[in-house]
Amino acid sequence: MAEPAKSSPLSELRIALPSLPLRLQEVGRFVAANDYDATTRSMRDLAAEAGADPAAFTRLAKAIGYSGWDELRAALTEARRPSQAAPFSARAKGRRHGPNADVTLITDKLEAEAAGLPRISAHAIANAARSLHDAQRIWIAGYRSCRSVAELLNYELRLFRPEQVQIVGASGPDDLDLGAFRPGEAVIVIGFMPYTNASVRVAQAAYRAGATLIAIADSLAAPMAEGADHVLLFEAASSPGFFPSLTGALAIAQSLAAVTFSLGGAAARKRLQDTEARLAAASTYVSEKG
Amino acid sequence: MAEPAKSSPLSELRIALPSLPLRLQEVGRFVAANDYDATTRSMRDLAAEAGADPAAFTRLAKAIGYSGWDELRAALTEARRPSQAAPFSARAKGRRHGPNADVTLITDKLEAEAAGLPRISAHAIANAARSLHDAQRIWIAGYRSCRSVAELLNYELRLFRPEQVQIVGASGPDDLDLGAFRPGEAVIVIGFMPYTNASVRVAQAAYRAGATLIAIADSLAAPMAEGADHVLLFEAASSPGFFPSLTGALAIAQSLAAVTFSLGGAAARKRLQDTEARLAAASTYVSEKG
DNA sequence: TCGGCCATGAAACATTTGTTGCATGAATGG
DNA sequence: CCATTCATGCAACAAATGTTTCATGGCCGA
Repeated sequence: MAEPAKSSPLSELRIALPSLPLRLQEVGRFVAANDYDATTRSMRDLAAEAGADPAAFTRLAKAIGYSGWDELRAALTEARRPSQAAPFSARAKGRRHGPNADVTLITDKLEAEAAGLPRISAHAIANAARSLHDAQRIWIAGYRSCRSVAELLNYELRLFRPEQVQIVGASGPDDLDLGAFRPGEAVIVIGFMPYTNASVRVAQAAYRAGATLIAIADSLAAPMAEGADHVLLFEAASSPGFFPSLTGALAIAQSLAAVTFSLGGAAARKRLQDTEARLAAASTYVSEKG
Repeated sequence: MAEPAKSSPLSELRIALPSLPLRLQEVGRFVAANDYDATTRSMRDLAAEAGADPAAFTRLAKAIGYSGWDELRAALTEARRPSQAAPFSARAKGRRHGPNADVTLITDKLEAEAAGLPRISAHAIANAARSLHDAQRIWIAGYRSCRSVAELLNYELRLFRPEQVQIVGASGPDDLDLGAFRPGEAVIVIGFMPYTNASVRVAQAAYRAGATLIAIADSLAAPMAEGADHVLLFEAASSPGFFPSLTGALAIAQSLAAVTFSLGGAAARKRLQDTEARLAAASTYVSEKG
């Protein structure tokens, strides 16, 4: 008899289900319907909730070809494991060559990035913006590719809070600024894997100084997220391609600036108007010929 | 220090981490980085993999306010429970005013930006990338908020073509570089309304010099698009808020770099590897082992 | 109706789990 | 410099886990 493809333990279970004793069917259906609990809670616990005997779970596992409940649960656990690899990497690898390969690459990239944006937590950004609003001074740090995000944030915030915002290391070696952090100030650190040592140092200095630390990172486990008061997550690896995507980080930065401006109220608006007037007077912009 | 929101056990862990003993920090990071295994495998098992004492896990849990490892794991398990699907639910919910107006602002902004990304023309980017691939030298210009996009592009392109890419004005006043443009070279100008005079001057200089001009702009009528060989459009004003959005421009820049790299083939890959090896040797990055 | 079979629940089992007491060694403060 | 605290690994502990055994009861064929 041909073994059905062992695609997932859940499907094996489903296939074997009809040929099982009545009680084991019950238990089997319970497992299928609560597979998350099956992987996390204990056998006895499940038995109590399912109103069945603990032994039934062991028997169920053996009935569908496992050595015991432990092995079945291990299989379920592995099946449930969050995508360890980027789901797009396969697509990127298998992408066909030819004149349209590049177009496909771009489209995939843009799609993935567009899908990632709504996953950003608006609440976390709003809370972080409140911290920025209260901060007496705002430091911004980002290295290598994240430098671009840091500079945009610096630019936008300085439009309405010019003398309270600055990039770490803007006026000398970074190390000089690290000692300048004070409680009541906010430090924003942007980074993703692989993390630069410099960014981690900034985060640690901010923490030690008692300043409010805001991390814009790709993971809660990021070094600069340790001890951070706010962590704003984006998906750097979500898009296919060779470099991680900064689109999410940039979107966060822009939202952060927008909300902080919004919180600033009339005062912020006035500062922004002043700045614009000054730029116009210096004829920075092309005059509108319409 | 103000008590931050105890949203998830991972956040509590992250916040408490820096104030913990050294060994506890180690296991704490391990838990944060492997939270799925933390919920499914046994404490001793984790200890073996983390190379730590099993007791450290119990102590870690107690150190951050739990009665023991069991309780911490239960919290992690609940936080991971899939039932809370629907990051989109926030979008569907009716928008309230008041303290949550900021959240509304952010979600609207992100939605609009996500919607704008797929409108970018992949073909135009692919064609522009081919021009970049053929160019003997690449100049990049962006001013004010567009400076951040310019620098990202500069950074990514230099990863695999270090001595052929540079920002206009990087080594002196912009005007000096304007005279250096040559046929066979490419000049990328990034800008949106209101357009800065400097960016328009760069575009005009590139045109007069016979260099390939690539404009990343918000409109075909943009001054830097006049005479451009390639115009890559993004929607700067598509999102609500006070500042125009650069997300689209950044996405274009990243795609441009990715495709150019792709066209570079084996040679580009080798250069990138060299660069990465050099960075690793300089221990720029935090070592991966946790 | 009887006898074998199997499903089923309860209890006993060995193992593994999370926890805690203790000794050691390093760091800290007077 | 010593006294003290504290972090840390080891080992023993009690509790909980998954498994197995056993007795029971229902089912079907002879």
